Amino acid sequence: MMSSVPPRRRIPEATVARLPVYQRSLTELREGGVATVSSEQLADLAGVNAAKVRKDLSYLGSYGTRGVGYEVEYLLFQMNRELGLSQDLGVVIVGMGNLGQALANYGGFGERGFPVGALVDTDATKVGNVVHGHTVQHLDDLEDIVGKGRIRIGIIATPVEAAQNVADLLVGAGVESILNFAPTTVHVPEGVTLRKVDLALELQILGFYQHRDAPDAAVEA
Amino acid sequence: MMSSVPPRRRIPEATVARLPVYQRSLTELREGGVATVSSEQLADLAGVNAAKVRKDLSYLGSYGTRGVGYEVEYLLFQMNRELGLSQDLGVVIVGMGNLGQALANYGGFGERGFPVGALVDTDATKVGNVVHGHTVQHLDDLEDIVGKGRIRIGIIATPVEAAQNVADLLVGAGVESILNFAPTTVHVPEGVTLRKVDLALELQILGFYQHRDAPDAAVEA
DNA sequence: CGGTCCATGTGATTGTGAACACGAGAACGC
DNA sequence: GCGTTCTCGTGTTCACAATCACATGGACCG
Ligand SMILES: NC(=O)c1ccc[n+]([C@@H]2O[C@H](COP(=O)([O-])OP(=O)(O)OC[C@H]3O[C@@H](n4cnc5c(N)ncnc54)[C@H](O)[C@@H]3O)[C@@H](O)[C@H]2O)c1
Ligand SMILES: NC(=O)c1ccc[n+]([C@@H]2O[C@H](COP(=O)([O-])OP(=O)(O)OC[C@H]3O[C@@H](n4cnc5c(N)ncnc54)[C@H](O)[C@@H]3O)[C@@H](O)[C@H]2O)c1
Repeated sequence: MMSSVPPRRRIPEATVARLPVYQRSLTELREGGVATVSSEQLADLAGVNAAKVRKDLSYLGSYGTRGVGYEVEYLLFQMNRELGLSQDLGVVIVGMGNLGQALANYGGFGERGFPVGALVDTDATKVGNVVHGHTVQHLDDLEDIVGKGRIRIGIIATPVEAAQNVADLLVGAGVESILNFAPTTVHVPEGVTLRKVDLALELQILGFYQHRDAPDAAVEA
Repeated sequence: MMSSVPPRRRIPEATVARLPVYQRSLTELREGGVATVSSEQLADLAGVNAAKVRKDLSYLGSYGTRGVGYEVEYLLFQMNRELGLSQDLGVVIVGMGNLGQALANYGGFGERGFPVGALVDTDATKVGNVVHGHTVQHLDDLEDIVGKGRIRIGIIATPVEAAQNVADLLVGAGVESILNFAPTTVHVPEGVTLRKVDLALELQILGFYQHRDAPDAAVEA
C-alpha cells in the first residue's frame, strides 16, 4: 500500500530538538485537564517564544484553530505520531558503572517510550548482577542481545578507552542510534545516528561565560 | 593597569561549544608527546572538518604557523586561558538520588577544573551521609554553603517538582551558572546562565530519526 | 446570518553559522 | 637568497534558523 503519511516538508533539525519539549509540556497540560492551549501559553511552558512554537508546529500540519488555539489532546496525538512514540524502541546500556547504574535505575526512559531492554558490562564482578530488574550480561553476547531483544538504541556509559570499540560492536549488532556519554569522539558509519552528552563539557561552557562576564575575578586570590 | 587581554572579537556560541572538544584532543596529544598538530589532524580527533577548526581557533588569535601547524603546548595554554581554566569553579550538586550520586562519584569534573565543593539534599535519610568524601548537607543551608565554599556553579539533580524552587534558591545564594538535569523548563533571571541536559529528550531525537528513516517498521508487529 | 474578534499559519526579512576557496606567509631545500 | 611547498587565516558565499508582520479563516455574539 501507499505510505499512509504523505512526506510533509522536511522538519528542520532545530525543530526536531524542540518537539519533545512541547510534547512534555502538552502532556503536563493534559494531566492538568487543560483542553486547549495557545501558542503563547505553550511557548511559556517550553521556554521559547510564541512565533517559534507556531512555526515548529506548522511543520506537523495545521492542527490549530485560528482565534482559539490548539486542542491539547489532538495535538499531542499528532505529535506522538510524528515523533514515532507509537512504537517503543528498546535500549541497551553498555557499562554498568556509576552512570550506567543510575541510568538503569531511572524510570523516565520507559515512560517516554524507550524501555531499557538490556544491560551490558565486561567486568566479571558486574555480569550476573541484577539492576532494576535486569540481569547484567556480557559484552560478548551483544549481538544476540540486540537481535533477540529488539534493541534499537545503544547507550555508551563505559570509560573513554572502550567507547569506540563498544560503538563498533553496537553498530555490528545492528543498532542504528547511539547515545554516547564517554567524553571522547567516536566515529560511526553513515546511516547510524550518533549523539553525545558530555557533562564536563557543559560545565566548561558555563565556565566560559562566567569567566567572560567577570574576567577580573581571576585576579582575586 | 589596562586590561591585559584586549577584547577580541566576540566568540560565536557554536564555537564556544567546540573549544572544549579541541582542548580535550589537545590534552591527549600532549600526553602522547606530540609537539605540533595540523588543523586537519585536530579536526579528525575532534570529529569536525579542518576549515571549522581553523575558523574556531582564529577567534582565539593567530597562534598557528603557516605551513606547519599549531604548537600543541602553546595552543593549549592559550585555550585554557580563554576558557578560564586558570581558575577553578566550585560546583554544588543538589539532589543526591541515582543521578546526583553518580555525578558526585565521578572524578572527571575536578580534573577539568570543576571541583565538586558540596552536596545537598532534603531527605533526612540522605543528609549526613558521606558521598565521595563529601558530607551531604541540607538544602536550607544552601546560602551558607555557596558563600563559604566559593561555589560558582549549581547542578540540579532533583525531581521535576523541586527543580524551579532549587534554581531560585541557587540564584538567591549567588550562583550564576546552573546545569539542570530535571526534564522541565526552569526560568532564571537575566545574568544567570542556564543549560539543560535532558537525557530522555536525546533519546527522543534519536528515535525521531530512526522512525523517519524506516517508518514502515512501525507496521511490523 | 453578518460582523467582529482573535490566534493561527506563513511569506518575508534578518541574523548566524557552515562551507568554500584562496591569499598570506613561514619553513626548508637547493 | 630564491623558489617551492605546505598549512594557516580569512573574506566570501551559501544554507539554515530565528524573528517579524500580517493576511487568513474559524468561532462566537448579537
Ligand atoms: N559518572 C558520571 O557522573 C559521569 C559524568 C560524566 C561522564 N561520565 C562518563 O561516563 C562514562 C562512565 O562513567 P562511570 O562513572 O559510570 O565510570 P565507571 O568506571 O564507574 O564505570 C564504567 C563501567 O564500564 C565497564 N566497562 C569497561 N570497559 C567496558 C567494555 N569494553 N564494555 C562494557 N563495559 C565496560 C566497567 O566494568 C564499569 O562497570 C565514562 O566515560 C565517564 O567519563 C560519567
Ligand atoms: N537517574 C537518571 O539516570 C536520570 C536520567 C535522566 C534524568 N534524570 C532526572 O534527574 C533528576 C534526578 O533523578 P534521580 O534518578 O537521581 O532521582 P531520585 O529520585 O533518585 O533522586 C532525587 C533526589 O533529590 C532529592 N530531593 C528531592 N527534593 C529535593 C529538594 N527540594 N532539594 C534537594 N534535594 C531534593 C531526593 O531526596 C532524592 O535524593 C530527575 O529530575 C530525573 O528526571 C535522571
